[in-house]
Amino acid sequence: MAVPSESVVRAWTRLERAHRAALTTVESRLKEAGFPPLAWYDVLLELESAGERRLRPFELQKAMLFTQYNLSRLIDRLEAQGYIVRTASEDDGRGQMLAITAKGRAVRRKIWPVYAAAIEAAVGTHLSPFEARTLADLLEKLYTPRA
Amino acid sequence: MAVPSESVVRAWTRLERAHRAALTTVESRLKEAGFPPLAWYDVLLELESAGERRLRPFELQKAMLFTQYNLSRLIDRLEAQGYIVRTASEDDGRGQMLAITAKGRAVRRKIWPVYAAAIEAAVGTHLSPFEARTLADLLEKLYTPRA
DNA sequence: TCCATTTCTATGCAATTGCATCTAGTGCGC
DNA sequence: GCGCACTAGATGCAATTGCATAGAAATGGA
Repeated sequence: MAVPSESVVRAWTRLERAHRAALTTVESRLKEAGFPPLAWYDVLLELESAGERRLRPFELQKAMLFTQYNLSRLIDRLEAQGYIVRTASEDDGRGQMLAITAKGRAVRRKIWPVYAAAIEAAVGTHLSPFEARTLADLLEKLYTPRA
Repeated sequence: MAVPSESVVRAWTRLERAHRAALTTVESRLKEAGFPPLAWYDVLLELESAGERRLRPFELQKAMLFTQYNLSRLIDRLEAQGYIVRTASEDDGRGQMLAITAKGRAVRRKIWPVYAAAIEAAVGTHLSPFEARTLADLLEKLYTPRA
């Protein structure tokens, strides 16, 4: 039961605050523009990046750190909107394969400018280029197994 | 509509991932130990730190970046458990003053060891002392108005 | 092969969150 | 001291999340 140092506690507290602040900015800009929540974009992007190689839900889950049940329902909603399609997996009877549709690609592309501007407002304007790189590097360490 | 640099986008993406990873660790450890969610602790700590000077809900809201309606209900729950008390504000007929109770202080104290260990696991073990300080400094910039 | 265990995904139900709006007070300009 | 915009906080209702568990298929032994 190791005790965290003062600066570790500060880092954690500020991670919460910073995340909440940035997320609020991003979500509210998306909403203002009439777009769905951020998570929709993230899934669409992930599927689009995967290209030909379709993804399984559990792969998405691992990559994006979503909970299983939330992802399951998010997929429902995305499918209901026609942004993605589910097809049964051939080699695993339990599973399914996910693919983005043309409609999904189109909406992702339309969202990007608004999302990009929000990211710039929430993060970019607060940091120098060097700071942004440093921050990205440090944050990565938090969710990758330590050496 | 400024476009964010590549590293700003990466910083944002990793902020999401890192936050989700750390939060999951922390919340699940609290739950395992039979404690209420993190937000409860945060409010109790804030009220305890305020000491004599009682806080108004809107002050908490600003400090912790909660939404108004969520905080309102969180206060309901904390009061229902007897961890805090609401009293009408003397100088503002609309408002109220919040104070932590002895019971609230006791539970906060009991939670801390578990919470501390979770912070160490989620953050401390991934960073050197220097990295932790750097991360804390950079994150702070994200929610303070830029110079 | 058979059984036990694990993996993958879905879902009923309760709790929480988000949204819009409401009430009550405050404070300012006139 | 009136009217009006604004602030503090609560709340009904819908959507989402969390939790526990189900069910179905794969996997790994004995």
